[in-house]
Amino acid sequence: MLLDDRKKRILQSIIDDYINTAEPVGSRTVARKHEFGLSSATIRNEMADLEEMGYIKQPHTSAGRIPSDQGYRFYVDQLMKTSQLTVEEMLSIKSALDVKINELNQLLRQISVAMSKITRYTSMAATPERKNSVIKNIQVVPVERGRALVIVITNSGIVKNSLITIPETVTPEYLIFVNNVLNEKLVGLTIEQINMPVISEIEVLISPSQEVLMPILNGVTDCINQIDSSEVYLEGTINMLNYPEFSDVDKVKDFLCLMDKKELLGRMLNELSQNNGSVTIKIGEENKIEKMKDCSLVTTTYRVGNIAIGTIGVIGPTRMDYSKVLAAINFMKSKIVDEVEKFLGKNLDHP
Amino acid sequence: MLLDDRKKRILQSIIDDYINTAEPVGSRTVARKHEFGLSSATIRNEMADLEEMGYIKQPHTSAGRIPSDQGYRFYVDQLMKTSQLTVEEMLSIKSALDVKINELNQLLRQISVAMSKITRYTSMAATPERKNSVIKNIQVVPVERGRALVIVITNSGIVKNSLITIPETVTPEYLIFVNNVLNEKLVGLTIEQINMPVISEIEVLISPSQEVLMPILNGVTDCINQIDSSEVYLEGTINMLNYPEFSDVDKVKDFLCLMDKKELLGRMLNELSQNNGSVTIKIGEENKIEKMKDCSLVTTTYRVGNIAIGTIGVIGPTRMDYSKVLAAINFMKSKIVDEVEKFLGKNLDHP
DNA sequence: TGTTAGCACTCTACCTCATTGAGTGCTAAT
DNA sequence: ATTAGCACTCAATGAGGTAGAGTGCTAACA
Repeated sequence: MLLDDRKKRILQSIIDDYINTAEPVGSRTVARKHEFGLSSATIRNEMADLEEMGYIKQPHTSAGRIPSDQGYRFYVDQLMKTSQLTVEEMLSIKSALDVKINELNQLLRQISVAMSKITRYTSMAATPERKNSVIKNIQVVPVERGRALVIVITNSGIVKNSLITIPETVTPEYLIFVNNVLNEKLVGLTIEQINMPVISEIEVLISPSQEVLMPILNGVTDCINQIDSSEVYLEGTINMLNYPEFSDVDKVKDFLCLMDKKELLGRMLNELSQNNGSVTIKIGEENKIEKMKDCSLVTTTYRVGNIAIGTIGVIGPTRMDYSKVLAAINFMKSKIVDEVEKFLGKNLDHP
Repeated sequence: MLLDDRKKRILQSIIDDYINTAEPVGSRTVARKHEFGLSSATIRNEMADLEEMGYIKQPHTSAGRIPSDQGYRFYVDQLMKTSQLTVEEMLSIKSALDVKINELNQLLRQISVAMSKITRYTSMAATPERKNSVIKNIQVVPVERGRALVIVITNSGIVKNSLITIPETVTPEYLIFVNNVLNEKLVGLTIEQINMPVISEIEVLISPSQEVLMPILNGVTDCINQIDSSEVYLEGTINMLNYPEFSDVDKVKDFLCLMDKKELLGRMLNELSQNNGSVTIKIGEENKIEKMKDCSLVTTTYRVGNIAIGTIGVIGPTRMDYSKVLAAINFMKSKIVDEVEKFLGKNLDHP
């Protein structure tokens, strides 16, 4: 049986109502609140059909209906009206991003903060794998006798450093020499392209003093590892405590334990990350993680030009206000471009 | 009335028991579990005295007694036996610290992680105000046409950087000149000592090109602000959910909201920070923050030589295992020295 | 004088039972 | 096809009743 227009409207009423109130919706409520010009009995018949088709269900016999995962799916795909953020919400996002950003990851973190504030759900963000980052500059700087700093800078403006210990006999001039060799050999490579043959080449050029080269190479790999390692930010976990879905301490505990598993979340986000800028919605059981079957997750990956900012996800009860979350995610996209350009300086990566 | 020896032992029994079970302790339990050779009736009389003196109280008439804040205070000051960590716990701390540390703040974070794991309470850590950090080295490194990196390194091994935009006309040689001036004028100063007169002096030396100097000075102040800004780390908040004190969702919400106020926590920790390495215990109402009146906070400030690592605090229900927390905090202190020396390189700050 | 057995008393936690009300499904009339 | 009407179901609420833990007090005892 296909959903005729009336059934669709009734289903939409039920879901809209349930998203607002978190209470099972009865036939009388639907008849009253939304002016179908139909009696509750008629609505009741339609609701029975909708239930049979799997779009809604009853918590128990004498309760109203609540949407099933399938119901939400249909709602999200076909019924939902796109909504607009209020002016205040837009300003809130703008001001949240209006802080000096020293690092690209910090921007992602700010996005996450703003997102949890606007949606009132929990927001998570994962930095992308930076294997495609191109090394733009390497510096080996003497700090004092026996200590030096290795600095690696990438095209996406990431700066990482590593403090190393070198023999006290090394002269600044020698460090400059090493510096030049490193730049000559490594600049322009993605960090994925740095492998043994490349390293060997460098070793040959600086061959005499293994004792100097080792710590420096270690410093470089340390920096590269830092660049490549994915971080996960989490904001607004306590927002969830305001929803009746989490009025039970065990539920809260389960949720918070899940949110504590940063690696798991990071992997999940990276799996869901799309390259085409689209938004992915996973509703309830559609999530792979068992403990998330009462939650929905809306994710998208932000990128500006060829710079990946990261993947952001909003997690809330399945009863979440999908429309608003989508509005927030899309509005955010339009705001990010400015910030990235401000950070990188125009044309840095559009040569 | 002073506490005679028997009263002390009974009080200790009650508190020990309550710390373990979280259940009000009755006279019979005290008589049975701890072999005083006294009947429950006698214990009952003593308990009535202890209650009158304010060390214990009854939740309601037909319940046993639970310690009051005053009771805990007496326990902590006079009754508590010092305990030792188990071998597993010690190993756990060691392995938690056994990760490559790139920054001093990262060590503090690891300490906090280990502390929450061992105590099973919530651990917070605040980085100290670094106003006394001495600038050891400043580098201005060209990255590409029109972009440069300002790097500031302190005696405590903190490295901060700031990416800046400079006129494309600036030559590398000129940057080296600026670099030398900055080092000459700023190295050896604490960040507190950097003020307008010093800045002016630099301005005079590099006077011709304001356009170059401004972004560089901004970069330097940006780094200094990063160094000086206090960060707060929080670990193991979900541990609290395992205690019956937090079986109520509202309590959980209150607690988590409090833990979300990082600035507040940071200020609190810094206020409690002692320079002499002693441990401060704040029990229940002794805490200034209203919402913490059901919690106790144990804090100490770690420093190695003249390097401040930070202030760490363990927060738990007033019924916390004070003895264990103290043992963990003290054991940690002994382990930190190694890590700091490993990080800074021996003698870096003991010239 | 300190200790203890005994007892009446108090109060929470828990169980059971009845009531209420929201909502349903079905049937018969329109 | 729609709807009024009605019997039915079930969670939520609240009232009583009971059990058990623990107390304070008293009187007897060493």
